[in-house]
Amino acid sequence: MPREIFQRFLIEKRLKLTKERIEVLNEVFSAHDHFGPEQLYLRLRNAGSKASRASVYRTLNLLVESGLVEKITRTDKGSVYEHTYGHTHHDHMVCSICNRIVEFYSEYLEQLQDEICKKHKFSGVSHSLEIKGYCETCRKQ
Amino acid sequence: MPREIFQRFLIEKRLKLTKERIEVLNEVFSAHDHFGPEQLYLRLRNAGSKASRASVYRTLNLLVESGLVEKITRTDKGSVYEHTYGHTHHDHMVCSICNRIVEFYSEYLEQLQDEICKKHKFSGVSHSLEIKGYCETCRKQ
DNA sequence: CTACATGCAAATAATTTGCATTAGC
DNA sequence: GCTAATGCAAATTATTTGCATGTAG
Repeated sequence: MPREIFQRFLIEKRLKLTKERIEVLNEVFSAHDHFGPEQLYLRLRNAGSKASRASVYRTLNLLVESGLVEKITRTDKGSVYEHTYGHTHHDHMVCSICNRIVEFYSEYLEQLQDEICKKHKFSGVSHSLEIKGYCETCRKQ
Repeated sequence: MPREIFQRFLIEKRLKLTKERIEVLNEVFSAHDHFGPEQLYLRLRNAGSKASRASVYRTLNLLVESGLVEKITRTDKGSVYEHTYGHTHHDHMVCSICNRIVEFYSEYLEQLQDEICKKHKFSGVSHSLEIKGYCETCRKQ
């Protein structure tokens, strides 16, 4: 459970489980899509939360630190996050026009990491592949 | 020659080949490393150019548009660029302990991009794969 | 009670832009 | 000469931070 993981993380760091942090956590895990800080803030407001932008940003940083959330990419319109709990590894394609993100997974890519690492005597832990280009909709324009 | 490619690009767009643009172009192609706008601006000043930050940014955008330069990534300290002319593509492995960067190239990875893009109806332009882990030296400790 | 957290507004920092002046073509 | 480019400073945008007040543990 994300809630428990976050709580343990906070206790470990001697931080407090406040109303705002709970609200942000819940909102982040209430959907499975990519989001930006402003978008998250608006969704919170819509849900009745009074958490400020500052708290949204601060909590987001804590969530990243705790490993529950990942900062996927930075666009010209700000950072994009996604929660990682209960999500298997995947990589991303980002449309350079509309910033749409398409997820994909390739078993072969996992093997490729091993091969490349062996060749360069590197001990690979994780990877992230980002393909930039144009999504179907934008290409047609 | 980058100079000629850029010149053709400018003519095509009915833009002018100014002193500042030439200076920026030369500075960008005088070295083969990654750079940020501010860094480039300082190097220009050091070389005697009086080009302003505004012109550096404006020219950098033109260079990207012309395909001579690529915006590699955005960090919390700003964008990172590298020139692409006469430089083959490569990816990076980063050691999480000593931050050493190992460059590598994989032909299969290029094919993989095509396959994945075809499958998801995405028009891939470029990719960047970053493998995080430990280099040989650090692993032994 | 005692930190730490919050909201707010001001501060940062990277990048863009409006405008008067300068300079390619 | 017409049109676009420059430098400057002000504007913009995303994010962070200082501070007085509120609140979790």
